[in-house]
Amino acid sequence: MSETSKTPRSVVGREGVLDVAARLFRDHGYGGVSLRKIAGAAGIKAGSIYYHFGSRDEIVVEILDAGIRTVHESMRQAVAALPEGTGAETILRAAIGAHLRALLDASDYSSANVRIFGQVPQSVRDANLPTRRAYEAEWDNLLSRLQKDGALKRDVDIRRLRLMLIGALNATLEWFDPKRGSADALAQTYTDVFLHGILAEQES
Amino acid sequence: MSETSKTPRSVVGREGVLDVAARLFRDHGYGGVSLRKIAGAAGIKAGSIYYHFGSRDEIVVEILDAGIRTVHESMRQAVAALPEGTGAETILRAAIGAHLRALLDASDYSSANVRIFGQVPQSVRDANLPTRRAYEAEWDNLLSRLQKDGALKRDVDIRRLRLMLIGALNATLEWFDPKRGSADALAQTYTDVFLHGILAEQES
DNA sequence: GTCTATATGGGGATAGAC
DNA sequence: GTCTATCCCCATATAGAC
Repeated sequence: MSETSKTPRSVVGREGVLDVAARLFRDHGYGGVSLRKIAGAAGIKAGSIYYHFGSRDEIVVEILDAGIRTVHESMRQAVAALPEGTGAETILRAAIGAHLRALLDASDYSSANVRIFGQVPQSVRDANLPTRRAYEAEWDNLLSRLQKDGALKRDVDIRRLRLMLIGALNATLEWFDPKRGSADALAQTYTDVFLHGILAEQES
Repeated sequence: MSETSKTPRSVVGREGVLDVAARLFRDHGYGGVSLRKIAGAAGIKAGSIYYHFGSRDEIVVEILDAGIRTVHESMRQAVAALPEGTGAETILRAAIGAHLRALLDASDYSSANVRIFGQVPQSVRDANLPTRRAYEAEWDNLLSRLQKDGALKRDVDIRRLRLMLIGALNATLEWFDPKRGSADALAQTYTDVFLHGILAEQES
């Protein structure tokens, strides 16, 4: 190692600040986290933050972007890993499971995103928009393809379906408790409901 | 009229303050609304608020409670108005429709509740809990009854089903746009998906 | 019931030492 | 790369006049 072995006594550096900030924003919301609190959790002083970032909202935008990218990548890979000719039900199960696991298990960034997006000022929302749009397009492409193949009912608007689906999945963050069941089990239940409904039998 | 005809130049009084506060909280979130802004929108000065309320959070608690009560009452009446022996599908359609209309069309209080509940301090959340629990129990009772009658699949946990359902309905607040379709139409689509799923045909 | 004035505290951000 | 010190603004809340 050409570098001297450094054992950072604090969680310093740009990345460390982002990590603790993501967790704090997820736990306490946009308005509940000050630069002083972020600095305190990272083991530095508030003024030092400005060496790494130009403003508080610059931190927030980076966290929002990283959160979406994490879920997007997770979902994209889960679907891409399936063999050719996989059925619609299996594809949707993979996509929903990946989204939910990334949100509930894997990443402080993705959960922070869902938690605070509705609380941030318009300028921050706008900065996050391109990244969001890309993920939304991924879902729209998937759902359109399945609908064109005849796997999905024809009378559902794709955009509305995507909004309903992602909205429902993200809402689980508010009540999901790992002590009551895994994210995987929840994904199973959710997929069952969305694909087949909750009625016991069909009506004419 | 024994009272002199008063044409309040400002939206004053306890109720007026609550009305404008509910709208502001819905539009800008918990952290985005100060007493000065509430007072400004109501046409009075910030200090005057304390004649009606003991603190900012006291206003918030009242708005949260009123929001739940509105949706609860709307849903309860919609179900109670159905004749004896109504089928499960019609009952659920009425309940979901009532919840969604109250949330999206009718009340600034109910939308404010959904919007800011996740942002308020724990003490405020606790104060709102009993009212929430009562509405949750209303849904659990309805769903349990339908499941016992054999109308719903047996393998779904009622609590989880209720969390998924209400969470999904409330999530529509983030993207619903009346210019793209009525709350009624959205309720139709949502009920269809939840009751029957989105797959075009059953798999063995 | 609403006003003005003010106490008190915390926030984001900047400057310059180390 | 982090510190200390500080500027300036805005927040909640209180006190007392009208």
